[in-house]
Amino acid sequence: MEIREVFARNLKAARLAKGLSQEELAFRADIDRTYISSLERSVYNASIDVVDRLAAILEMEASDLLKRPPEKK
Amino acid sequence: MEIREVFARNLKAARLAKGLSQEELAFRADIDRTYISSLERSVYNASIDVVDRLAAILEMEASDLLKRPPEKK
DNA sequence: ATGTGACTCCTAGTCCGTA
DNA sequence: GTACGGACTAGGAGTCACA
Repeated sequence: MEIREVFARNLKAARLAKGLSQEELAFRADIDRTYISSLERSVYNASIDVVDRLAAILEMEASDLLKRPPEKK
Repeated sequence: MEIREVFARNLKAARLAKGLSQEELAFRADIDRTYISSLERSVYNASIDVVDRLAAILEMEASDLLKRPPEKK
């Protein structure tokens, strides 16, 4: 599983857990709405500063957004 | 503290802990040698797939390379 | 409120060299 | 073995229109 998929899932999950829309998250992180959409669809390999900015809004560590789900074998 | 500095420190520490040179790490991760050097000097915001590839060689999670050091106030 | 294509712009990332 | 520079290419950053 590619890391950007891991990030995409974690981002979406964290966003929903906060009850935020893509629009609101985008607004608060000062990132374009459609770019958030792209990230959640695993279109890009985000750079670590974008990860960090989003993590800040979601009140978590950048490292948390990259955590892989427990092994599925 | 910028996330790329956090990454730079963690990367260097992990690399030295493994007893690898920048050259060897670069070779194994299939990344340019001079780019590793740049990353350890906080020149760039690496993309998450680079972080992930390096983490794989260093036998750790990508998220571990982005962990901020405990608060210093 | 979100997905997508078609853009432009800029930096991540490569490859050469030298010290 | 590492830092650093210059010149280059690939792909991420960011916007817009439309469904």
